[in-house]
Amino acid sequence: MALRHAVLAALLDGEYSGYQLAKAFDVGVANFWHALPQQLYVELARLEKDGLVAGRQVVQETRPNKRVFRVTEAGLAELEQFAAAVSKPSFIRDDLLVKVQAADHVGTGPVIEQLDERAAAAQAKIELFGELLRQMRGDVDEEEFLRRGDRIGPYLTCLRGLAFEQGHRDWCVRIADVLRQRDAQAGIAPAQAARKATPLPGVLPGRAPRTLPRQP
Amino acid sequence: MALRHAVLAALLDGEYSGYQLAKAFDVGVANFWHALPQQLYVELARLEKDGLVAGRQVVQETRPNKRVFRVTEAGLAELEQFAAAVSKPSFIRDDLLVKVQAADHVGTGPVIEQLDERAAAAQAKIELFGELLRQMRGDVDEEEFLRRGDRIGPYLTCLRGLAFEQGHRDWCVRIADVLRQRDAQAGIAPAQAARKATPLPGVLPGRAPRTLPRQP
DNA sequence: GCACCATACTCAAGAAAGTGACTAGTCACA
DNA sequence: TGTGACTAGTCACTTTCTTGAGTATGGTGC
Repeated sequence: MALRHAVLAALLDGEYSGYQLAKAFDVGVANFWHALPQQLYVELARLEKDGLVAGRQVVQETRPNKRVFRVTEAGLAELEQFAAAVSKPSFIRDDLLVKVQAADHVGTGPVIEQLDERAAAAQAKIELFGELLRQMRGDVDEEEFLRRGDRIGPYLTCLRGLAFEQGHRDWCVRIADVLRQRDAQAGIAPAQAARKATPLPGVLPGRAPRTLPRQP
Repeated sequence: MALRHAVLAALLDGEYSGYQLAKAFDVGVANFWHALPQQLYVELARLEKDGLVAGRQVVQETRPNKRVFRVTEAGLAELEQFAAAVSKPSFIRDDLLVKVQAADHVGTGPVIEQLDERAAAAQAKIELFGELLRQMRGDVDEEEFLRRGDRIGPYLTCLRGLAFEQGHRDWCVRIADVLRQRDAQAGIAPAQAARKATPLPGVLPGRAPRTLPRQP
């Protein structure tokens, strides 16, 4: 269970409120873990109860008062232990990829539209992450920063986020193009009916036989 | 809820047993959705009950009998509807990235080791996906296959899987190197104590002030 | 003959995540 | 004054996922 560890890791840079954490873990910006606000508040309460974080109230003037949290020594020890344990493998669960998997059998108009939207969202993240990276390293050259910076963890995960979004944008753009071209060809020739053939039986003409991958 | 849709999409190529699906959705090979065997069997039963897939028993001689499933017209309609609906945004939840986020504060030995292992696993997937892509397109050139192939959905998602693993391998290799070099420098100079400083208070010397990203 | 592996599948329970609300205070604007 | 946005947080319930088992058949190797 790594939400607790993700929260601890995010708190390593100082003191943050639940609301600030919620913004950091928002789906639009999170690059190492995503979590919803209610999850975060519940987790903070648990972490505090377990002594892994310490909270204090901050009285504010024009905003509601807030509680901020920092990692304790016990929290640090927990992270140390987590870091030394075996990591779970990562994997993808993505609606849009399911739709692309089914693209030969469904109307591609909405899928293409969603690919375009996803590419645009990825582009926005790319720009955001680029700016965050600049803020983190300041005037320092990246290689120098990675060699000598005091705190590079967030920079490294941001690099992964950036690379992920770049790959994703490129794929979306390419696949939208592929599908658009196929649609254009289908408009020219009545290949559309053949393409929407019932999936029975499995082996379609002209196609290499589908073999499910053997387990590595 | 996309597990049902992921299963429907995977069944579009013919008839498959629960066991075959389980292999396709295994964490080591799945590139659009991951699911565990028990999930898949339960989902197949539900889908069958709902009329979205049809099952039949296959009597085998040297292996246990099995049930295989195919998508029905109602299942196809369900996929059509799903494809036209709004997709949920995708995001990452990765233990190893949490560990990298915390890398400045924990022992990096195990993290580096895990990065190396992840890079090797990614490399294996890259080779596997490369081979799968070759099998799918046969002797046809990729561009030609994408233009004219009868069933390209699995090819397109495999392309995403490949790109993802390539980016991930490259990142792992690079970050392991960065951390190794920092450790080597730390071995020379007693910067290690400073690097393990308590995270209180937030602003560490020489580092640009950390600002959590504003919501886009 | 037993252990292991592959094929083929099932069950129970708990943990984690998601959905869909909700509360309260302050500020800006029409 | 009402509305919307932002800050700051909470609750109840449902759904999904994970954990940790388990069953059965047949083949192979020691």
